[in-house]
Amino acid sequence: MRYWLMKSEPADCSIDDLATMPNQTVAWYGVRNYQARNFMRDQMKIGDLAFFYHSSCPRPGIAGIVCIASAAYPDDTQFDPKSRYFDPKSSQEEPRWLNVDVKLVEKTPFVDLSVLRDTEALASMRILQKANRLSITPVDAEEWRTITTRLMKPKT
DNA sequence: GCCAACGTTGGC
DNA sequence: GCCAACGTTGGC
Repeated sequence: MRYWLMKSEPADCSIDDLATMPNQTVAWYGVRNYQARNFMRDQMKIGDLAFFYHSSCPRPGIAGIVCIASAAYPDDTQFDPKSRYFDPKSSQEEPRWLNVDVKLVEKTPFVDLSVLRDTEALASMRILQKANRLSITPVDAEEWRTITTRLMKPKT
């Protein structure tokens, strides 16, 4: 099994929004980048774990943990002319964009981006590299362990 | 709102 | 297949 980091804009879907969804599950729609799509299509497996990351917001950082709850399937929003994610070049016959379902595992103590940056063991994390724009990135097991065991400890 | 970095598009 | 122009991302 693999680990991931998935970005969401909290104005769109925050960790608290996810918690109120039926079955605490949501389709990770709106990915319009081939590399991120291919991660979902080729490498994600049901049961993989991912950090739920808040981006493009006043306080960027990791807000919780989700698990991958489905295989990749066509993203409905690409067919909807009213959606901001509509893609006129896609078709039902040959869908261009996919999504997976993710399910909340837990809301964790918030780990600020600045804290991630200050953690030497995470220096090579994708999310911390300059101009990282991928909305889905792999996280290696060592990085996962550093974050969950060292940075998510509730303050005492 | 700025701007750097990167992906995509389309003319040639 | 090159590459300039353009759009988008996302932290600050």
